Amino acid sequence: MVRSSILDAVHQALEELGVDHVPPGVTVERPANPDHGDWSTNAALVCAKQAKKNPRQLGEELMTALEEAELPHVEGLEIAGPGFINIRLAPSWLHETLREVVTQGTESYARSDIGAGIDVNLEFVSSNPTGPLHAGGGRWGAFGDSLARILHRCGYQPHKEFYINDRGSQTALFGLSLSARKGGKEVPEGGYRGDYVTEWAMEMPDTADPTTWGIGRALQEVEESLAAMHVRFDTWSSEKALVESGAVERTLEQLRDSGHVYVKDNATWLATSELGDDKDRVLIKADGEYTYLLPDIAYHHDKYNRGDIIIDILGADHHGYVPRMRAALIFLGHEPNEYEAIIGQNVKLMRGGEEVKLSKRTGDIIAVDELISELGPDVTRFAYLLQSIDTTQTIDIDLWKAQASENPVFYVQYAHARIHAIGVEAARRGIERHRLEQVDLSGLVDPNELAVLRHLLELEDALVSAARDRAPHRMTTWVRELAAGFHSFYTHCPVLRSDVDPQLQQARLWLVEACRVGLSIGLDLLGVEAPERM
RNA sequence: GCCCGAGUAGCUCAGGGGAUAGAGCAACUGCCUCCUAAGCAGUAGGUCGCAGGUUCGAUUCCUGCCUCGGGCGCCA
Repeated sequence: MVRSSILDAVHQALEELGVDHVPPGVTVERPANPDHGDWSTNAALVCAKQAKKNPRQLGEELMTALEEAELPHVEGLEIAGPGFINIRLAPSWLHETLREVVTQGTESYARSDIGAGIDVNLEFVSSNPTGPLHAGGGRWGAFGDSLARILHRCGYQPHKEFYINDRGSQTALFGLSLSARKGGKEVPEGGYRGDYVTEWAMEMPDTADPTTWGIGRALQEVEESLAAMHVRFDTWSSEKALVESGAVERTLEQLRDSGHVYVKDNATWLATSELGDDKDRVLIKADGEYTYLLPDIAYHHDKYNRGDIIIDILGADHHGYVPRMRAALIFLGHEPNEYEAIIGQNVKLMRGGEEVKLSKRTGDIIAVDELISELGPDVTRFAYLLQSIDTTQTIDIDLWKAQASENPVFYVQYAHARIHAIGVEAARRGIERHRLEQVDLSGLVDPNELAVLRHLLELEDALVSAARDRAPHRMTTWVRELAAGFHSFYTHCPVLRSDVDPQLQQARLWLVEACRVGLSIGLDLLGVEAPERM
């Protein structure tokens, strides 16, 4: 609000100075360095050429014009560096922020409508139902679920889906591995040899069909693991059901009608190389079986009925899959821009100073469950969301366990617990928070107090950037910074101490409440608990 | 060879067309007679992989190269 009013004033001033078409590069931003004021504009730099003046000179004139505009809260203007205009505001503008935060509260503060009316279909994890979810898959769970929360707060309607590959050669091999173990035999060549296969084989009833039973067993495991991390799906879509419904055959017909399907070497191919893929892809193998691709195309085809934007979150090992899917969707007449693939880099786990290899086939698995039971769900989830999805992540289990008392999750949660403790102590001392309208906030001028308010003001920007860039870790960063601000405030600005002026005490109580709102929103978007005591 | 991603402090990583590049961990110094020290304050630590280009301005964008990770199946 403040920003847009400043930007408007800048535009107006520029026009008065003869800049007819203000370039879009003119921005009003929060400078990284607090010495550079509360807001800063690059207008003089960007428009210097068009105005045929040097940036400093244009800056001077712009500054004069802005001074005459007498914007609310503006306390001082200065020109600095190559020609930035730095704008310093009176604390009163931040006091308005505080009122806004606590009035709107956890439900309403920092919501955006950039996604209003847009349905987003989000598919993630979709691990093969042939074993427990390994620690790598947990990353997509945490990421996808948090992204859904972020999108939701921005007005989008996210729909979370898990695609179950419950047919095909891998599941068959898994079934054979289960029966082999049940009979005390070695698993077949290329089969699944993890310890869990033997354990599950012992649970399996004699009458059960090993493949069907195994898939159900694995899915149950995966669902529980994800739920432990507060990750839940709206829809579990079965590949098998899709085939049985005839949807796959119908999709194949449509592809044929599109004229990009041909038969070669007894297999049925899709000419994806026409649209940038490295080579054409097989839809139906020479033995008559579908490849993974064909039902998956049918699945994506179907998903267009359920979303305006279709997002897949894939591991880096599947990135080559994207061009062929995109080609197929174009052949089916879909708008390719509505299909988006987010490629996540791998997770490496370290234990005892060595990397732990992750592979279901060899049996070297660190399941998400194991991570959760060792680190706890909050630490696990926060660790996953600490870094950009583009970064190959290394989680050192020993480190996160050993440093449990000093890790960033607790740092943030501790801030929330301290806030609650203030409330409890206030009640014990009989101190009540007065109604907001009756409280004078003008005493909030300490740099620590103002820093916290500035950060709260930036929540919406952080949220929108997290949504636009599909980058939940921006929220992790934001919430850590807010916690840092709160901890500084906490040590430097006592709230309940007897020597604090009652007016100031009231104002600080509301500031604390504003922090609580900010932390609750941030942690909720990450899917991490906000504990009341630690 | 081709296609993705990454190269920023000793380590793990944020950041990103702007003004003196940040955080946590590790190291070193201080701070608990009133709200939880799982905290705070400070010191030290950097040719933002290399070379060109675009720009008033590049660590950020573009190109090339180097290094590392991943992929290049009638597996999924």
